Amino acid sequence: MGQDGIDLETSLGYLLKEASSALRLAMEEVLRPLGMTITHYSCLELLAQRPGLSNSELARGAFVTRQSMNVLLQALERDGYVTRPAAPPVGKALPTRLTARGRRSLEKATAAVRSVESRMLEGLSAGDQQEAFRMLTSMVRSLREGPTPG
Amino acid sequence: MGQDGIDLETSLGYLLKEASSALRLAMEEVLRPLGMTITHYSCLELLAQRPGLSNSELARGAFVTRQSMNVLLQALERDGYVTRPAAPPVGKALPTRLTARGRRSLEKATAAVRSVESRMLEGLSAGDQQEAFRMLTSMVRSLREGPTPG
DNA sequence: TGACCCATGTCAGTATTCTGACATACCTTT
DNA sequence: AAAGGTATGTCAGAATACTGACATGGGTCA
Repeated sequence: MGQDGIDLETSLGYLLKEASSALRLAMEEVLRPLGMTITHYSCLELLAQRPGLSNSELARGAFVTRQSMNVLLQALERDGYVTRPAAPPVGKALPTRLTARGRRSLEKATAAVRSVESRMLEGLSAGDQQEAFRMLTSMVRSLREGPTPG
Repeated sequence: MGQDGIDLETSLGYLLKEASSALRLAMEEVLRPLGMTITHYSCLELLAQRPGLSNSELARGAFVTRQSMNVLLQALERDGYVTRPAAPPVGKALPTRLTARGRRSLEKATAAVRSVESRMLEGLSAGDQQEAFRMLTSMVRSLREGPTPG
């Protein structure tokens, strides 16, 4: 006889998805007026902190496939937010950089996203936030380790 | 002069997205062999716990639009996993219920998802998990409250 | 009763992401 | 040097979710 289902009222997995969904919605809400999607913003923010990231690296950082990021990068390049060299300096990877326009566009978005993150954390103490960081990091590590062989 | 960007290495928002992404990937991995997507599974799990949920209620519970859930429900109904009355008993909402086939299909998926959730939490004590629940709940509530007027 | 508002189900079109596939470049090993 | 393995960029097609729109049912209030 099969076990009962997963109790969604107490499941941390479900709650994690709920929190992520709420964050996504809040971010979309503030980024929409700026004509920016979350992936779009993530890409610019990654490039601001680590100039020269390749398409594949940006994809991993934004949690999408490199194919999806490639589509986005081509649009961003066409519209003058980022630049890539015509030929790869080494290997196949094309290092991407923000243009002045890209940096300007990112400034407003960063402010908007910062306000959302502040709101998200307003009920948590500094100690709480440290604990939350530790636990989420542990979850990510466990999930990436793959199924336990035993 | 604009402020600097958001430090992704220490941002709880980014980490939340990372954890959610890792969970999504792990769930997709175990559900794929069963021919099931996450939304598909979520729908069945919701119906197992709260029989008679309407399309819109299922959509909210699975964090998708009611249009997306409607497409899924039509497929599930066509394939015999759920049933809906031909006419709404009251209002326009059609209460949905699992069939025996739907319940059987859910059993395997629940076991698979349970193993993923266990793995995710294996580094956290019971107290940790309670704290994580409290913090995530706080984040969801704060995000849904909308921007602080002040 | 009638006007209004809100929630629901549904259709259609659009957008975004994903999977599959291929060629290329680097690295390691033999 | 040659072969195998891994990573990358890119194209094409499929799957999935979303936005917009419309009609209907139920409730509230004047």
